[in-house]
Amino acid sequence: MNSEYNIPLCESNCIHEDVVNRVKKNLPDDEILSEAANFFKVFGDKTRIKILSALLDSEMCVCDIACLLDMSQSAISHQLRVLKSSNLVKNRKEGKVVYYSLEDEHVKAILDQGIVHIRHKNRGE
Amino acid sequence: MNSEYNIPLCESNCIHEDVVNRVKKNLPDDEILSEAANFFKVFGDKTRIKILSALLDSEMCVCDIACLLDMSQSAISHQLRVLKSSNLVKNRKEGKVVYYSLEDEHVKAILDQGIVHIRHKNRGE
DNA sequence: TGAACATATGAATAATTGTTCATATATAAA
DNA sequence: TTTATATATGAACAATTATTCATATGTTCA
Repeated sequence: MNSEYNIPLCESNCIHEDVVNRVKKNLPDDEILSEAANFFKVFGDKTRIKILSALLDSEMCVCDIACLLDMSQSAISHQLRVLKSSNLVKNRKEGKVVYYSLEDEHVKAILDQGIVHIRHKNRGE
Repeated sequence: MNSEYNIPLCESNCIHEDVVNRVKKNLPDDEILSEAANFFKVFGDKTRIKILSALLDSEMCVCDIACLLDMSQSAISHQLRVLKSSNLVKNRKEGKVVYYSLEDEHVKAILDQGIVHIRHKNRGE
């Protein structure tokens, strides 16, 4: 936007400057909000949600998870890496088998909140 | 996977069948988990998180939000549509100005939980 | 040591998603 | 009724992300 001349934004005066300024002051740091978005992004994938839900029940090895979700070992392994780098799961190795389990005690709380929202929304339909 | 012959999954017997079966029984419906993933996906974008955070403070018109986030009116409008169709925001029209505000009383709870997780994670580093 | 197996990973491809651009719609004001 | 302005939207493009495929690593067992 405002590509050519780098005009100050919102040349129009449709703006409620007071509101914008106040909100801007109260808005959390850009950094925090980015991290929050990235955090939720991890939950925003069907495969990962399923993995997390499964691990809520029991620790599982990679092969078990692939079998459970009817997906390739490779796909699961890649997604577990995403979950691990977000500190949502941890793993332990037993021989050649690697068992994954939930790292974070409030994964359940977060998942539940999502489900509550859906129930709430569906009820309203 | 198993593309050519449609072999039953997990031909290998690395599997702990008992675990898989139990977990499968307890796993919420595929439908629910998909909806949950889609719900979290909405929070998984920096722009949308910022919009939600801003609306936590005050209702705002489209133009205000665009100005606040230094983004085009069009981009904001598209994202508001996503938020609206997920029942996270509602709007009211006053003349040609459309004001958006939070629809859902637990948007804040969800955002907070994300931020708590980040703080927790960062503290651990 | 060699064969079998569980998992991990890089690169390529497929799929999805966000932003931009051009333009439409709707309202207000001149 | 013309003009200006706020918002919405379809299509194209850009960017990101998930999965697959081929293969590497590391472990067990013969």
